[in-house]
Amino acid sequence: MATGAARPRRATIHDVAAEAGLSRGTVSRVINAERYVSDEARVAVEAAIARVGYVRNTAARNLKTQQSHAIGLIVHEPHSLFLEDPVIGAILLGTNAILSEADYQLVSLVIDSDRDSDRVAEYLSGGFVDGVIIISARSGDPIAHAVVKLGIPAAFVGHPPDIEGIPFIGIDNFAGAKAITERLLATGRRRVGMIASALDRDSGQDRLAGFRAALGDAFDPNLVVDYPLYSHGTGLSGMRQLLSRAPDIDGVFAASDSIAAGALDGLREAGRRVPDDVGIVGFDDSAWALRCQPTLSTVRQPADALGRLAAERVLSQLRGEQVPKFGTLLPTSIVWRDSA
Amino acid sequence: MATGAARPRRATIHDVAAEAGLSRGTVSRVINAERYVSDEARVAVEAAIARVGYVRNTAARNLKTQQSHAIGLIVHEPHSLFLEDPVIGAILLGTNAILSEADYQLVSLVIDSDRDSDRVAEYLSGGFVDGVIIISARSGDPIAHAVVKLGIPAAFVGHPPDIEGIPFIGIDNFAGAKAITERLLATGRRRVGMIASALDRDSGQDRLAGFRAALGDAFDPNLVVDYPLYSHGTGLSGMRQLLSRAPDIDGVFAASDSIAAGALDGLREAGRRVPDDVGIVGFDDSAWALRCQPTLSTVRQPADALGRLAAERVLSQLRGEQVPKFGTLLPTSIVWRDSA
DNA sequence: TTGTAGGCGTTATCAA
DNA sequence: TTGATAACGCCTACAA
Repeated sequence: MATGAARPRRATIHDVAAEAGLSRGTVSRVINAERYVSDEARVAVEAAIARVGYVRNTAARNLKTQQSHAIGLIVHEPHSLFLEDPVIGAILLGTNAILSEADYQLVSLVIDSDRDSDRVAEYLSGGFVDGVIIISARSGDPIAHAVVKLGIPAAFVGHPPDIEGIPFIGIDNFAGAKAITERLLATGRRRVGMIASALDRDSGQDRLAGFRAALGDAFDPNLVVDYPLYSHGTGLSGMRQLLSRAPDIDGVFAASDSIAAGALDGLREAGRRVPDDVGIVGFDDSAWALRCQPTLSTVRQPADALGRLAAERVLSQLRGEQVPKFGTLLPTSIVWRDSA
Repeated sequence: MATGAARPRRATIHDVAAEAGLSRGTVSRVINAERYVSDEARVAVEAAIARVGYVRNTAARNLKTQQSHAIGLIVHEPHSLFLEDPVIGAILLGTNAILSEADYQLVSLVIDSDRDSDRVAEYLSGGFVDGVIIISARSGDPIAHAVVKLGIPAAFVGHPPDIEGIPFIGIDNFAGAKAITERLLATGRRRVGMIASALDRDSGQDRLAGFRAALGDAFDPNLVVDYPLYSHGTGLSGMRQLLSRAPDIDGVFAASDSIAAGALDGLREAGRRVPDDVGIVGFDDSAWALRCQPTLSTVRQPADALGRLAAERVLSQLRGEQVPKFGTLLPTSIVWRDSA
């Protein structure tokens, strides 16, 4: 046993076979729900399993089948994302739900440094996992490339910038941005601006495009500012800039909740009331949304579904099925709170 | 291999032995850093390993040694904690660091429902993990009791309310609360109150005791309010109550950052400036701390160390060493920002 | 110090 | 439909 404290020996197929008065082969067939087992035998085996308290030995099975029955979930940037973003947690939960149904173990691999990155790459090539789900891969990601090279069944959550041939699951940033902007306009706002961000990424571009589509002819490029980072600081600076350009602004779409939180502070320092003077909406429905004062109206990502679908994509590949080598975009929903 | 896409067969000890011109036994001894291996043999084996790209087959090793070389990290309440509390993430990182050094795989087991709880209990009894780290166990926790019953090497992070015989690693809530209150007093505050919480738990009691100790004779029970939950709502209500009891209050120790955030909003609605009129400090150094306006002065938990130590406790037990059956309290530190 | 060989618990192939 | 029997890759006495 694993430790000095003597735990009782676990029952094996051998014990079950003896108990049921059948062969190990038959027991194995029952356990794996194979065909060619008589009902009689099945019942006897199931009873025996219950009596001796049999639990399958994973190591032996893995050794024999040459599979690990484990799927790796690779998460980057723990400090900024894993630790704070509820979206990641929800993805993890969704993934876990699907995988455990299918009798697969989820192994979370956190990448926190270059050393981790190397170690994980080695881990993957060691056959410790049968498949991989990668969250928030970035351009030039070494792990993503290692996965492609090794040919491990994989799926991305979020659109990887420069990888081909691996399915990904993302959200419809365009539709989400368009929908919430329309909702904001429906509250009667006349001068609506946007604090855009990360225009070098799909998510940033698509959110801006959605905003523009919602405004149609009323779109005014002068009311759009953009910054590289989805951050509180971006929101603060962006709001100041917007206010100086258009003091009569009465609505703002922030490209993320963190930006919206910053914008809220910008509005506060300018003495504007939210939502009375200015309505503001965000994107992500992240931890910020509920902590802001007032709470944020925003776009919710179906994070749980993102995780579930990614897991299903990997499992499909494991079954040898064809999976779309392109992406799947999931719809978002609007959460309307107090900020607009 | 795991999938249809044919990946090359992995090299085994057999291949390495052939390549090095030695026996499998010797190769195994080199791999496991055992004694009685000549330098000559070691060098030859290491070269052969590199040449054939050998990676140890975990399943075979686990089968032979009857160990899983995996440690479970059990986290409860994902929605309220795992997903939002950076402390949990840091604990995870610390645990992972120690475990991977010792060649153990960390398996995160998230408990999200009663069904999960049963499944995890079964998982544990299945020998899938050699040891367990349990975060934030609560009174009557079924998993905690299952662990005790199974006799699996384990460690708690945080003080479990009603479990004996398992080491735990916690923080010194008393000292942390005392220190930050003293710091608050040192800024010249004269009327300092506290919004206490969770007085049915050690953490809540100890934080209140620390506050009281710091004030000494100046302690005024009238300036302490308490609520059951560590939450934003608690902070808002608590601050209102404190303001009505003592309009001249100029300092507040909130029992958690979330409470401090609520108190900040309470102060804002009353037109008090922070830190000019009232200084406020929190506890945890959680995600709230940096998102508040102004940012929070608070008590930081050594979350990383918490995780590392818990991992070490479990590894010690695995080695058959005696570990303290009682708790270890780690010191906290103060992070001074803008709210006081 | 090195080599040999048995067996860990499964699954899968082949006969029966 | 069932039973016997090889592996899977590794560790570890024990023998040399």
